[in-house]
Amino acid sequence: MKNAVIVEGINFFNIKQILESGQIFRFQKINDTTYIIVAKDKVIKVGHQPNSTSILICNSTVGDLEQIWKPYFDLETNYEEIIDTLNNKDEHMQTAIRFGEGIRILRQDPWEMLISFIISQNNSIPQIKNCIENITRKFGEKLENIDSEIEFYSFPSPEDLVKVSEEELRECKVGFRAPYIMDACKKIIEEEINLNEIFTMKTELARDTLMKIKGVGPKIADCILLFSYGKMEVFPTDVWIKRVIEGLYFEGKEQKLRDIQQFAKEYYGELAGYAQQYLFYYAREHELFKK
DNA sequence: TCGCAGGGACTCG
DNA sequence: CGAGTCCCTGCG
Repeated sequence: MKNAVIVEGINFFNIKQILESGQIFRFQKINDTTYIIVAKDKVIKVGHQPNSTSILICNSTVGDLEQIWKPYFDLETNYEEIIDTLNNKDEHMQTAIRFGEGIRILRQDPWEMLISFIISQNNSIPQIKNCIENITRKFGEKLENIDSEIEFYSFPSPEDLVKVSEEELRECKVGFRAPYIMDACKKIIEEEINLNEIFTMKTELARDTLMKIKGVGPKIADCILLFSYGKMEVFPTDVWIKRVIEGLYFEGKEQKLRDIQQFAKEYYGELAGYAQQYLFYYAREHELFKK
C-alpha cells in the first residue's frame, strides 16, 4: 500500500470500538482490524490490532497525519486521565469502560455531522448509512481511490446542496427529513448560522444556535456538539442511553429528559460526553435495557 | 411473508 | 406538557 504511515505509542485506541460506537456513519469494515474511513475529503484505510500501540494509516502522508489525522482521532487527548476519573464513579462505569476502553471521540466535520444527525432521527443505523451514501453519490465528487474495488464520494457542501430540490433529496430516501436538510442549507448559505462561530461559543448558546435549524432538537444538537465541536460536557440522550441511566441509577423508573440531563451534568461533569460513549457502546453491544 | 419499530422532533390539543 | 405523526426499510 502506497503512502502508509505508522503512529506509535498510542494506548486506549481500538478502531472497531471507535467506529462502532455510533459516532460515525461513513466507514466500511474490511475485517476486525481493518477499516476504510471517508473523512476530510480523503479515503484512508486504518489497520490496528487490539492491544497494539501502533496504528497503520494507508493513503496518508506524515504531514496529513500531523495536521489531519491526529486531531481527527483525538490522539492528543490523555484518555488515561479521563478513564481514571470515570472509573472512580462506580462499578457500572468501570464495567462499561473495561469493555470499550479503546473508544475515542472523533472530531468530525460539523456540516457533515449536522446533516447526518438530522437524518438519524427516528431512523435505523443501516438506513442512516444508506441515506448518507446516496447523498454523497448523487451530489458529491468522486474521491481518489485507494483500491479500485469501492468508489467513495465527498460529502457535498452547503453550496452544493442548497441547489437541490426536495424531490431530489427524497430520492436519497431521507423521507420527511428532506425539508429539514433544506432548512439547514438555507440557514448556512444565508449566514443566519455560521458553523465556524459555534466553535467559540459556550455550550448553551452553541446548542440553542444549532436548534434554530428545523429538525434539530436537543439530542441531535448534542451529538453535533460532541462529535465535531469537542464540547465534551454534553450528554446526547437518546432512547437507549435514557433507558441505561434509568436502569442503572433510577431503579428502572422512567425519568424526564431534563432529569437525565441534570443527572449527567452533576454526576459526570465535563466528562459527560465520554461517559455517554462508554455506556452507550457497552449497553448496545450487550443489548442491555432493550425495550 | 408482512407488519413493525427504529439513536427524534414537530405540531397540535 | 402529552400524544400522534412522519419516509423508509431491515429485521423478526
